[in-house]
Amino acid sequence: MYAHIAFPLPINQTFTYSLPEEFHSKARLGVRVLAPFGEKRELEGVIVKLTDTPETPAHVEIKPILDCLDDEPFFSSELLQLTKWISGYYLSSHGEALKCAIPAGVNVISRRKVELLISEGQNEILTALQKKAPRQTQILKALQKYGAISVAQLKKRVGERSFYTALAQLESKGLIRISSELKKGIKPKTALAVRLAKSVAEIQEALESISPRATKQSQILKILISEYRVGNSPMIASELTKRAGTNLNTIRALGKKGLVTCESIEVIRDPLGSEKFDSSRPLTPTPEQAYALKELITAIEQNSPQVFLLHGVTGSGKTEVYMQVMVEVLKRGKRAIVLVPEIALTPQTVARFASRFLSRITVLHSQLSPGERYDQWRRVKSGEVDIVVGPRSAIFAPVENLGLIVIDEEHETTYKQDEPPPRYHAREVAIKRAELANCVVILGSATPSLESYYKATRGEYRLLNLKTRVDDIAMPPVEVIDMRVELKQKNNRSIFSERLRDAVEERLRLGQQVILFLNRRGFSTYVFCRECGHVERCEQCAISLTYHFDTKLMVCHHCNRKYPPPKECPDCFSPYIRYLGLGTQKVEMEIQKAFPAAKVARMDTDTTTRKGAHKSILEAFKDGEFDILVGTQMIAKGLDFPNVTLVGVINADIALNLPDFRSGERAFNLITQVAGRSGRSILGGDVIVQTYNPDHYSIQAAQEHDYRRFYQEEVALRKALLYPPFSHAASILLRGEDESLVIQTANLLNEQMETLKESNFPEIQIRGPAPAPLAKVRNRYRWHFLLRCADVKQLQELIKQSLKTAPPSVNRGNVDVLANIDPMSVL
DNA sequence: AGCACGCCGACT
DNA sequence: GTCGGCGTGCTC
Repeated sequence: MYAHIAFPLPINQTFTYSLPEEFHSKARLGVRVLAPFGEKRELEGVIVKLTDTPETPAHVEIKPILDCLDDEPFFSSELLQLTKWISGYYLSSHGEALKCAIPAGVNVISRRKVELLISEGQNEILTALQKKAPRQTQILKALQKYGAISVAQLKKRVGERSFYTALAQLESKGLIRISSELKKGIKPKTALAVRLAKSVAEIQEALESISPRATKQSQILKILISEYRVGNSPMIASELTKRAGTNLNTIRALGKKGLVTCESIEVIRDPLGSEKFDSSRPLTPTPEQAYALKELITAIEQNSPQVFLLHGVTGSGKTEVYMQVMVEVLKRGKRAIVLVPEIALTPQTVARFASRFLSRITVLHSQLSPGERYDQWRRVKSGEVDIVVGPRSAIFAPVENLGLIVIDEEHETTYKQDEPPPRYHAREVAIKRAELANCVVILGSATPSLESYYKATRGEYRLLNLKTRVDDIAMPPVEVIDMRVELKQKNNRSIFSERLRDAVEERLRLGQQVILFLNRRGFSTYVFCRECGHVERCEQCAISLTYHFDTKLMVCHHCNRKYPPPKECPDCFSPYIRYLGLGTQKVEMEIQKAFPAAKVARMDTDTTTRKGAHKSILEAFKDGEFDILVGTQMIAKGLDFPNVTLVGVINADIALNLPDFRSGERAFNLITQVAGRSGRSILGGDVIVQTYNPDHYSIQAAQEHDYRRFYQEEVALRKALLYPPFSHAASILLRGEDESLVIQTANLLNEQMETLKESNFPEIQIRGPAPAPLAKVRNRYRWHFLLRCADVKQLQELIKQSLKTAPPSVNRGNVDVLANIDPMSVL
């Protein structure tokens, strides 16, 4: 028997190993194995194929696998197929896709240990080596000092440079030994459990003969008898000793007498903490909800892999629909996965689901330790839970008999994974999984992505509308402040309009709270007219142009076309045409300056990287320790502060003018989200949005809470320029420390792609190479391409073929090449 | 990826 | 001989 193994390497290829007799019964598809790889590596991989013959070219030597890591397949055939699909679609290896479906905490960590082999005459050898090979001496000295340590640790101690060469030389001289040792990942948590060793009658008999001085022993036996259940289920020893007010010795003594038996059992670490939830009752559905429910239940009964888009404003009761559908799913003996954006995995959401489904649910928060994650994974795998709630990675939960997948806030960009490949979108993976499992998908959003809404209008998805809010509260009014007027008529050059300043002061006077949004990302300085709001855009790509101070030119970050900046506004001929790149430091200073008496809290990635900082700032704000909370979009979600009666967006234009074809959609989502969050209490709430583009459809539609209007304007634009959903996009990012090398590689790749395009893929549009909008990140220069094509397969094929010499994300001469299919952002 | 191998110029 | 810095190629 031969096993074909996929390893978590960036090479899309399986490797064939022979299976020693002892593994024949365990080795099945989806089982993880340990295998020798190369000369000194042992890797964990997954069996993706089993054959009777090796099927390899004659010259390759076939090694046996070292170990099977699972007794039962870790991956079901459904998940094997799903990960395979991901690797094909998103251009990763199958192994990488499999790796990202393994929860943190279950990996076997392979480690190599180094030990010194010489004990006598060490110093002589050292002095002899000292002059000739200082590096080797250094390593020996380190080993003398630290004893036997792992290779990785040793490398850290003595530094990386030519480390392995030196180490290999030492080994060949017989001065050191390098051996493999395995360290298992986290194990299930166990506890000592006790049960009666004999029948109750026999124990009662034994109680009589127990020494009257052994009160604790008889007490324990009495507790065990009183707790005796059918099947003689064991009790946790620590609980037992606590109740009897004694310690383990008592139990051991009983064990010696043969009255109780002890064993180690697995205990589950509780992901919901010690909190207890009251079970909540379903609410009576509104007519709209009832209709949606009826449609959904019909589809579930048909086992059809149908996708529904549930479009409902905030407060329209989407969550209630999810939960009631889930009840129907459970009734039919099926299970569900609910994906929520990471930010929504807050105790409130958790509580909401947990209170309805109690013990049949698990929530995979980001705060779970690897051990807890592993426990929950096992609970799911064993069929103990029916509902899994989690972030994008929860789409890989080992749920069998899947009846429903819910994706809440379907438009959220966090569903797209960017950094470790595969760069998958959980929504697309969910739809694929539903196809494999024949189950229903619900995409829920107040502001659906253009892609999803477009598919819904075309009948590919079923559209379900929730137009009214459950409590019938009107959406809060959004006031749009025209910053052009502020400048022209009031000569107000500050970042605050008079209206916003007055409104903030009023709230401060009333002891109420204010949230101010400022979109960070001052990196892109766009050129705009302060009198009429006109923004300079690329003729070809329609994205806003970025002004470069060094060359004094405006550059399109999609196609790299350069334009001289105009002396006056081409629309209104005003000379007040300026470059806008808002320094955020300055904004914060201005806020303090404008409201010196106010206590201002700031929340952004800088202040929240510390673990728990996010929560504590929000809590402090909720407790009234601050008057004004300033932050980026990250505070737009999941806020529910009753004392906040004013939300201000300081400059909506920054979102609107990011050099990205989705900027209009981003701005609309931001304002809508902000508006939906304000005025949730009886105090009411105002939303003030400042902009130089009050006529922009994104802002106007958001002001009117009119998704349809936004959609129609945006979709027309996308159609005219062949952006998604009228095409699939793919970006290729090149990055490296040497910019000329990056550009050189980009040009090389461009030639390769152009040739391929001409011969095989004439429909593909290639934009670039152009400097990426974030042209330099962590000392690495970034250039990118944007490709578009109606047919994704052609995009994938072109990229695969052009990167053949350097596969995706492989370091090629100090330049990383990263391909991203359906990117959410091209910054 | 991670590692070997080979080649080079530089230094001792 | 050794060191360090590359590019190249392979892993069943």
